[in-house]
Amino acid sequence: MSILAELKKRFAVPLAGLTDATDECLELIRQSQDPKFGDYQANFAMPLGKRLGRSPRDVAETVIAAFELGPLCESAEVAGPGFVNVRLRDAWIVERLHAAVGDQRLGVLPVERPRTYVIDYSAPNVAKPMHVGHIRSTVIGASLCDILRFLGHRVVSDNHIGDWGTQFGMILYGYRHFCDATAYRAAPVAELARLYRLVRRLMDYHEGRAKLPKLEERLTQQMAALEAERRAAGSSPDKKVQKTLRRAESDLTDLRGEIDALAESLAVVENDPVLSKLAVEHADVGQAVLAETAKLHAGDAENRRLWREFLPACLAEIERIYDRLGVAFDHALGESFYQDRLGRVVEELTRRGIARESGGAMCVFLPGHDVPMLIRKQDGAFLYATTDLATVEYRMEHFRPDAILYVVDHRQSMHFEQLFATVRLLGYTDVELRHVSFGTVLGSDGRPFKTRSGDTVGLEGLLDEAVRRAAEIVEANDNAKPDGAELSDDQRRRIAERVGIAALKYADLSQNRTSDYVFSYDKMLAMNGNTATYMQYAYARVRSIFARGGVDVEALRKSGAKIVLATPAERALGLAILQFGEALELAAADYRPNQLTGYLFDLAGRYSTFFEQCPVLKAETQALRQSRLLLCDLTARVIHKGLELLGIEVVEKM
RNA sequence: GCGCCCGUAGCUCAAUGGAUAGAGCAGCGGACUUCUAAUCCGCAGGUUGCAGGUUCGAGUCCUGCCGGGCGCGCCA
Repeated sequence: MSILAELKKRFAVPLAGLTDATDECLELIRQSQDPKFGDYQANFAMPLGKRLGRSPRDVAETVIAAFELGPLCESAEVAGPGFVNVRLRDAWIVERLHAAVGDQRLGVLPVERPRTYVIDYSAPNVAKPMHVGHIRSTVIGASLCDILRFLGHRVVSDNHIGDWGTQFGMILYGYRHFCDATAYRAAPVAELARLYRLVRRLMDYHEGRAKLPKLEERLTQQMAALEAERRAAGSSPDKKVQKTLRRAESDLTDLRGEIDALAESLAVVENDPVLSKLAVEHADVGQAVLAETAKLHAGDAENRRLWREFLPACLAEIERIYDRLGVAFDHALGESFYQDRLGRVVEELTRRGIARESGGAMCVFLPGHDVPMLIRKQDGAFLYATTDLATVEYRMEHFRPDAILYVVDHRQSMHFEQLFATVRLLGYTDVELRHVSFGTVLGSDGRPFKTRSGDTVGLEGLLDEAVRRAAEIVEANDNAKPDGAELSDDQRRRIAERVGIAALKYADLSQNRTSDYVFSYDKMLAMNGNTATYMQYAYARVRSIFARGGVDVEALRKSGAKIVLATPAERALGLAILQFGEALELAAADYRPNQLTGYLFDLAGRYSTFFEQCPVLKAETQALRQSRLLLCDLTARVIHKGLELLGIEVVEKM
């Protein structure tokens, strides 16, 4: 049982005599924010005093009088307006630490009521190279799986791969018209990716050509409108009009920027002799791609054959990246898996009056939404939402989940609102449906992270660059060691791979997932601050004590040596070790891995303080040495496990 | 125009409605005959965008405004 749970149990007794809202009060017990207030604080006396018409301090005193300190608490005192500050007994902390020494789970008990979670994350499109946008979903999703699983829940991870969309129409078209047979035989995925990019480019070009005059027309209109408004406003417009004018000016600037960017990208194609020729020859590429996609969906034998030919190689390519990231899934049921269910979904929604025809399409109209959710297009094709509905039905039937988590970009929040509302209409009322949304990865300019030429950043290139930079740091550090370098080239390479990828993952996980964050190699690989590198370094330093001292860890754990909390640094470290489970519960409660990174950073900080102040191998007595080694070992194990649950590997030396 | 999200130290970010809003970077000042200085200790840095409201208590909840991002019927 966690310290918090233990305290709640004890506080429940005196509270039961005072109020019916015991649970509510117990929720107000938490770790103290400032150590000077003790270890834990209970904040229930203030609301309770209000409710009972008594002074909060009086209520707090009453509770404390009936509160059993037991072996757990050293003291419980009223402070300030009515806070109850609790200090734990050192002996009790020590006892729990001893229990953790012999426990694989480090004292973290599985939850009493396990739930079944389906977690939908990563979801790349095959045949389309993975890019920076996929990292957050993949990393956050994988971590949530591991955390929830470790807490004792049943977790079904499912990669909802995009293997049936327009991108296949694009590579089918590309394959028919532009395929380099030699290149395809040598490296099919690379050639397919090239075809995808080429067709994408041609489509963008023609879409841009069609769009440009419309934008220019809009610009003319807006300029005229602004001019008219200016005249109407006169020489001294009031505040509201000023604001409207400013906004219109800003819109105008944006529009000009959009037009310039578009014109520039069109010029790039037109100035390229090869591309411009292709663009002319393939003027109907957009239509043709949709036709290829439609043929695939309709069961055209040749397109199906090609799809089956392309798919394995594309999946293998994605798998290769997952291997490098250390990510795996229980299922990878892609969009294609649900194809034969889509007609039935639309039929059912129509039959039950949930969907109706509008403008030739089948739509679900929902309260609070101006636009409907489309489940079948005019031309009869199904959409994203249709597949998602079929997927929910399948998951409900096969996994019987208590919760389905979608780890997806926040830009899709409206889609999920509509999807979830529709699922409720279908009668699935007691499953938790949760869009675990996250923000955009930005470049240092505060704009979505792009390469200098404006392309999206490939995921693989991102990993390579992080590893390359990590290698430089590992080399420099090894060379600077007091006793000289100790790592072989091969060791350095392996460490750099782990350090680089860890940095990338941790940078993502340590951020509150809902906000956008600015991507920076320098920051993610920094040795100070809340980074993977710092955590891995802390781990390596602990482990090096054991290496240096020639300590047999297994023997130490079994030795029955006693832990002594001789200094504040040791006590603070010991207490933090026992709070691992509470950090995991916090991370699971709102699906926020940054609660765990924050905890680990705090733990590492306490270890650093301990490391500075408390000699381990040179401790004054043998008993103290053993005690401190045990604390070191526990710290290392918590960091190891914590990072593992974040999908991050440690290194013994760095 | 409508909807969702965001606004916290110079910068990048934390803070389950609780006490004096915390870290890291950058700045300043200390600590290496070292159990890894990739570190540690300290100083300075804030009207939490603005104005109201709810509450015993608001960065957090509500309303309005200002500023920014994203989305808004036949893509996913």
